[in-house]
Amino acid sequence: MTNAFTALADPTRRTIFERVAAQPSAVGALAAELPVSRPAVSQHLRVLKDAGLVVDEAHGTRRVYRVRQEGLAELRAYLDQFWDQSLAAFRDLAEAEDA
Amino acid sequence: MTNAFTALADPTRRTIFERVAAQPSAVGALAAELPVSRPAVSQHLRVLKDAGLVVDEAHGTRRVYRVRQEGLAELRAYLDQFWDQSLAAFRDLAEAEDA
DNA sequence: ACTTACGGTAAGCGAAAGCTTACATATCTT
DNA sequence: AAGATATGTAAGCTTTCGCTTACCGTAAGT
Repeated sequence: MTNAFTALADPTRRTIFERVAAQPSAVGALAAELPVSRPAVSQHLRVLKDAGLVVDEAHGTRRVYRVRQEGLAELRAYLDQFWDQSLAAFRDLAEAEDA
Repeated sequence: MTNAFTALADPTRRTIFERVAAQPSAVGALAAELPVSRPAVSQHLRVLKDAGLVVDEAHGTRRVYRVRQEGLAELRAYLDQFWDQSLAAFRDLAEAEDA
């Protein structure tokens, strides 16, 4: 799950993820809209898939990729954890300064 | 803001962020707990700062880093956007399959 | 069956990232 | 004022990353 950050770090890969989020798409369709080759897109999708951010489904000879909601949920939960932590730490700090 | 993903992609840097979230800390204190050198920690903190995920405050000769809540908020908002998008796309797909 | 379309994989190359050591800067202490 | 403490910065090296081209497998159409 923590690998999702690595997956979304690259600009091209993030763009691919955005397109897939806007509309589930096949590899070739994505590559046609991007300034990189089709194999590059394929490799990026593999990284996104390994990170649990997308899933693929065979549709004839095409492979349609779509966002995996659970991946997004896990990522958000991870961030929320730090949100709570940092708020608590800030509160502790304020209390310490009062003393 | 989108650079926050790059900032959190590296494992060492993510650990640093976790420590800072748990408790605002100075550079040396962080480096003492990590398997990398102090300059490395300093460089990582610079990346996190540029990404808007942490802020630093001078405390004497030390520099205390803490989480920047706004950075986390922006990151979560970005993810929520995809959450909504992918749900809508999924709904559209289901409707299309009915037809 | 043969051809065409679509996509994953391997090899290799240039750019970028992360680390270390060495050096520079600023603040606190005595 | 001088030394000590704490941190940022520069240079260089090694590894990783993203890209391309070439190749292979699989499913559909004729």
